[in-house]
Amino acid sequence: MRKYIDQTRFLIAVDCIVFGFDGEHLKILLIKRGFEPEKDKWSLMGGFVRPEESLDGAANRVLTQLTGLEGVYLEQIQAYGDPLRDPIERTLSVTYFALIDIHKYETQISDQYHAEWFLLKDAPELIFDHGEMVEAAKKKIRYKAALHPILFELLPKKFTIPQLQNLYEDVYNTQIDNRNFIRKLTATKLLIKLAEKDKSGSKKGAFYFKLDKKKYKANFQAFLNFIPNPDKLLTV
Amino acid sequence: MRKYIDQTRFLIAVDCIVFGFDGEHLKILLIKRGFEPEKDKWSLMGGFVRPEESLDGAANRVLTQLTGLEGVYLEQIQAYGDPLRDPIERTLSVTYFALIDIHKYETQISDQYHAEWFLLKDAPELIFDHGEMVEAAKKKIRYKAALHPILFELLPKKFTIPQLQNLYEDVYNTQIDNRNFIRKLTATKLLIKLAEKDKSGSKKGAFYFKLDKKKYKANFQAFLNFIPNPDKLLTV
DNA sequence: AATATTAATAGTTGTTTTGACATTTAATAT
DNA sequence: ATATTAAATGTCAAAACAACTATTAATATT
Repeated sequence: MRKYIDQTRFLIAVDCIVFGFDGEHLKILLIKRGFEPEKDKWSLMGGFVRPEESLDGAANRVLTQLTGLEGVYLEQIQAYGDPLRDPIERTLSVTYFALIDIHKYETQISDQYHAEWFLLKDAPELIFDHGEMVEAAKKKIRYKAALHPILFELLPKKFTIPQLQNLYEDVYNTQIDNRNFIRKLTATKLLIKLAEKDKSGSKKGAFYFKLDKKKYKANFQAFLNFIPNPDKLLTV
Repeated sequence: MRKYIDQTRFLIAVDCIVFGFDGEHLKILLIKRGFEPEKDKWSLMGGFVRPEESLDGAANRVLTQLTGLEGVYLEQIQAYGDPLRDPIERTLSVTYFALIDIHKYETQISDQYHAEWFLLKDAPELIFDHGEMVEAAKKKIRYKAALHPILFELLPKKFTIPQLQNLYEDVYNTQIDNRNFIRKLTATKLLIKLAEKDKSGSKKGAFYFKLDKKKYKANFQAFLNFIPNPDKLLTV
């Protein structure tokens, strides 16, 4: 199957930036690298692409290995191709970010990889260019979440408004007025209020909500600015 | 330099989606493929990544080969990794879009590649998954241009407001009210009015403008929506 | 029974942004 | 002098927005 002659072939890897949310803060899942070089240093979860799998396939495989989860929200970020980025051998890495419900993860076991959740703020130094990759991933979810409702992917099926607001506040490192927040939220019509309350966080308790999946999928597009009515246009 | 054992290596290519603007419509630069398979079919300009160059380096090299231009606006879009996307041999392709001033190009010669500008609307069918790549590139520039002033990269140093408006109208396939357009444009403070006029398009002539480069670079970030004052936040 | 705590709601206000809309002006050709 | 053509300009009302005050709800603590 080698038919293009005189060309060099390279290793191709995928690396996953896995985000979770504990109700208070954004977290990232890291593993202790199990082999040399940089053995026992913290690293993203990754793996080499195999001959018969696509990039998305490889990313999903790696993620399932690490978390036991399937059907996770996963999105390609970009390819890193500096010739020297891996000191052992030139390897192209395609990064993905994953948004998972951290509670689903906790029931899984992955001691095998020495995986650990870190607060995004005080994550340890990472091998190779993984630190740079994480920075790019943070930028990307900020960018995307400002226009699309992806952050719901980090929450459990049932969640409360204060949780959701904490999430937005943590992602954007800001304080949000909760009346204005609720007003905008209501306008999206994406939430369905449940009868049940979460009483763990307060005496009064906060009502649980769930996503209206249909509207979530239908309204995943959003509006933009320079252009009048850009939301109409972007879906074209 | 092969040290990761038992792993498969792959060809890596870059493919460039080159956009230009003729004053009326968005155009795309395509080439006639010079070798089998699919010889003489229309294709994106691409090339294999060499051992010592980065992805960006490869994309720039390919682009310079095709256009003679250097320092062009070039941005990575995404990696395509379907195992069967190239029938000859599995090849990963990393796509880039380029925005060039079509007039700078026209002085160049690239008969060697049988390159040709096509109106985006009636571009021919392309080989492999290149058609899909072009669609993704169109989406990406629409998305990005709604938030960032990248479309200026398509214009010559001196340009007129009607040209600029044509460009936006063509990219978004819409009509824009020209008073509102100018108002928003003025608000960006990105333009500097010149004394000279372009009289080719009308009797009255339209004033030329140029970009305020400093402000262009400084204000490349933009605003978003769900979050109050998101422009402040995104630059953090 | 009073108090403290967090969630939830109502709604006001002033500002900014938006979309819709029609006329005048400048340069040239006739 | 007049006609022609595209460029340039201003106003208004509605909507969206951020900032803010006040109150009610439900419970646990004392």
